[in-house]
Amino acid sequence: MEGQKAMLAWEQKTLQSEVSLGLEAAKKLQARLSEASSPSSSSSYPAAETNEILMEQILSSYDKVLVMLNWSSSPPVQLTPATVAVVPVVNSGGIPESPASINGSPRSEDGGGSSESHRQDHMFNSRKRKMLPKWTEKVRISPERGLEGPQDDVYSWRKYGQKDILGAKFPRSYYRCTHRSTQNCWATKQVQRSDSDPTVFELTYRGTHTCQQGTPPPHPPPASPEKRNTRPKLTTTAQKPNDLLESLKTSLTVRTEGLDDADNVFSFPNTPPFCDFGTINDEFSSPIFDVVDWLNPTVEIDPAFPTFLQESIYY
DNA sequence: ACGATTTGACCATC
DNA sequence: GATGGTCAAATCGT
Repeated sequence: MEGQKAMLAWEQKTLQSEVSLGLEAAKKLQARLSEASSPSSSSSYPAAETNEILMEQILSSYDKVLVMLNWSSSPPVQLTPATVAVVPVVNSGGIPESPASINGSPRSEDGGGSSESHRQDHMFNSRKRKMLPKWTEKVRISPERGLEGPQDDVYSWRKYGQKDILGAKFPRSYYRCTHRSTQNCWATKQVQRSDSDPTVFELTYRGTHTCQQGTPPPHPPPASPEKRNTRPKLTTTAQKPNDLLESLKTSLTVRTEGLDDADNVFSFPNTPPFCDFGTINDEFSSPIFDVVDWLNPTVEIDPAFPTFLQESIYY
């Protein structure tokens, strides 16, 4: 099977990149901590938060590696408890299933087929879906520094539902891989804005991508535009920072209605928070993490604005 | 015209 | 029966 080979290569690549990401973050954190302990250096650090973010990055990377290992080998490895921001959760079944085998009977976007087989198919798939690896990440949107947290989501997602969740102030949005029908990719994701901290979004991933949509190397070499991001809508957003800022400045207008709830109020700065575009350039080309529009309190949200953030703003 | 999003309805699970 | 997850028709945006 060619697909399986591809998947193995993909897995290996992902593992490598996750491990090196984690390692990198760990080194940075180590440097920070050692510097911080010396009294002379006062505050060359942005904030304590940054350590937190680095920590999240480390944990996220290693946890994902563990999940992947779990998932391609048996018996499953016992994961560390979820006491941290990035919480990998192995589904209760804990049955590893190789990505290649996840692809069951294709059900191309349910074009309406006969209900009998349709139902059975549905049940089959939902049962199968439960077996998929699952983990959560937290991402904070900070006016000062943009998006913080594990930022490795470069996949394109398509929203397929939204639901009010009991006890939660904000609705949960459901996304699945855009390439579900074309590449039989069953990765899904849930986005839930945190009650306690509206600037934090909980991303729950289920299943990993089996599609070939520009598997994200940690530091991707410049690729052809359409290869870099499979989502046409967004390639237009991923332009040079200055151009981007300019276009945003001119095109964004006020939109504050509906933000009456105190919890919904973001303290946007008057100046663009994205000072370091160089670091986010490629990694933020995802529909979800492309928060380059998070620039101004008066944003008339661009269509390319990450969908889950777009919606959440209005709540 | 086509792909993405919205949203009410449906289904499974607890 | 309540809740979370998904479907799919309608709608929207390009």
